[in-house]
Amino acid sequence: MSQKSNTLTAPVQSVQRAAAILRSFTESEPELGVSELSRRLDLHKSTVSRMIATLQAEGLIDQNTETGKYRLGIGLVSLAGVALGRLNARAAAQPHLASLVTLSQETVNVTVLDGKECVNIDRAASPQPIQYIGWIGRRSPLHCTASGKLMLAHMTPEERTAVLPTPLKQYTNKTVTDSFQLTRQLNQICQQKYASVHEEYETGFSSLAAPIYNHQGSLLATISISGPSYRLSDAIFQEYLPKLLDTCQTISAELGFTSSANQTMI
Amino acid sequence: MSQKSNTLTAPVQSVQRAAAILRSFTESEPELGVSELSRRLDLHKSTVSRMIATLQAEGLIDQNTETGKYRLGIGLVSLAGVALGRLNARAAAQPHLASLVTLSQETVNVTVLDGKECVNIDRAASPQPIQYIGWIGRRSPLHCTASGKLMLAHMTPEERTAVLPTPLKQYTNKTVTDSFQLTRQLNQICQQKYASVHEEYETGFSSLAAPIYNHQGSLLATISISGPSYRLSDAIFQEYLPKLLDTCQTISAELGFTSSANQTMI
DNA sequence: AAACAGTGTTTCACAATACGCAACAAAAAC
DNA sequence: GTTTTTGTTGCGTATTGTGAAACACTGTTT
Repeated sequence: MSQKSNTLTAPVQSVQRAAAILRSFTESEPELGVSELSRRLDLHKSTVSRMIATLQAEGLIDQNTETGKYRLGIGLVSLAGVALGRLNARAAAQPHLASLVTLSQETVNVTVLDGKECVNIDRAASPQPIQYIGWIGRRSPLHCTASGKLMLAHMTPEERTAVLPTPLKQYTNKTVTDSFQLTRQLNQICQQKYASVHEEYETGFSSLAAPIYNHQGSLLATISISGPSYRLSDAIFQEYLPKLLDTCQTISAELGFTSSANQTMI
Repeated sequence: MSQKSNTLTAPVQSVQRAAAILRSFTESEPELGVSELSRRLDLHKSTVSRMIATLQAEGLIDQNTETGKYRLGIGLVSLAGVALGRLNARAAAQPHLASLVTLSQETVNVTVLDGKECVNIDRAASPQPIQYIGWIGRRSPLHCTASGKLMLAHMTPEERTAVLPTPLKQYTNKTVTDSFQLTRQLNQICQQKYASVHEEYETGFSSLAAPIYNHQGSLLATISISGPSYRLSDAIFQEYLPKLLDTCQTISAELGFTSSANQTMI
């Protein structure tokens, strides 16, 4: 759980830089040139050029032959496949996603905690036209999403302060930025064992999340139902909730979680 | 040392090694320790340890708290999400996959060429129990799969020899290992604009693949229908073929491919 | 045309950086 | 209990990666 005292050792600079280069490519800017990267990361062109040549040879970056710019390579997809393969929460959840979509007609996401964010590791898309929320690998903040709040609710106060930014970033006018108010909400989420959020991250979008536990009773992942707020009132959430909780319990049971085991929700 | 290798630009050794470490983790061995990696890659423990610490700090590797071993991190999933996002073939194909599953009741994969292999970039799973073929990111050889042969068929002879191994590796007793016979097959595939393979890669599995072209008429991706051979005879393939070809044409059209454009199949 | 402002790649001398060694804790095997 | 294997850390060395500048190239401007 808690990280051991690390990074006192000298990290490998070139690898850090290579990772920084990879992370520079985003959904909104999927293609970048050497000079552009050099400027952003404050590295010399020559350094970036060599680095990119290496990453390209390794298949982690490739070049758009039309524009000459660079972009992330398919090699990363293969690595991600391995990374996802070891997540048994994903495998266990997969077969149950479709029925949740059928029930709600909304997009269903499976999410895990990674560092200070939550990350989608699987999804089943809504059949409705307005539905584009989250792709696999997309990261979201913890303090203003249903999945994130559910994860926070399972943490100790120390862990919470370690992962939460100060101040809490305001994404919409409904985002909770007061830490005391957030704590109150988390306490409530502890008791009800699910979380719902309306428009705290993106205006017009709501979601409802429930927990998946492993055999030790610790939180492995969450499943959330997300969609446009006008379709997802609290009343509707109450309608979906039993099925969602039931599904999550089934999955947890498949992973060896026995509800008799003392679940430590702080 | 003093010799300047004129082959290519000097690569960054640490980054090469980091990539090698990442690539050491596979589906069959998703967790490895420092000493194990050290032995395989012929690097000193200390080097691997520092490297892993760095990769861990960057989120590309994380540690199983139970076993103490290391495994690929979720950060890779996020990078892969970006890598996949730029593949418009994937986005264009996605909405059409479900109907192909409905028709065939088999698993449908979208595949692109990367280096000397083809890689799955999307899939829709068969509802049937026996169906587990390929996950996103899985790599397959070119000379004994339907998608791979289709890609080879679109290459010049020079390109083919560049990507094909010598000798052609034999996976099953049906694998074509004679390069002349393979060339004959590829010529035929050129004409018919699709490829089918029975048990050349894995015994008991067959697949049928058709091409997706971009606006320039070059091959972007393939869509394949795959499943157990006892369900997938050539006769059945002929039944699925019109719909598959039609789907691929529709997707190609969405990507700006006009069938009037001279398609250069070698 | 020539001059210019962008690219990205390459050369080369320097020293910072990553490395190998070895000693270290710490757990696992015997 | 000992022995073996593990992963992390300090340190001196020189291998390795780096920055500055020059290079080649493309497209735009005068």
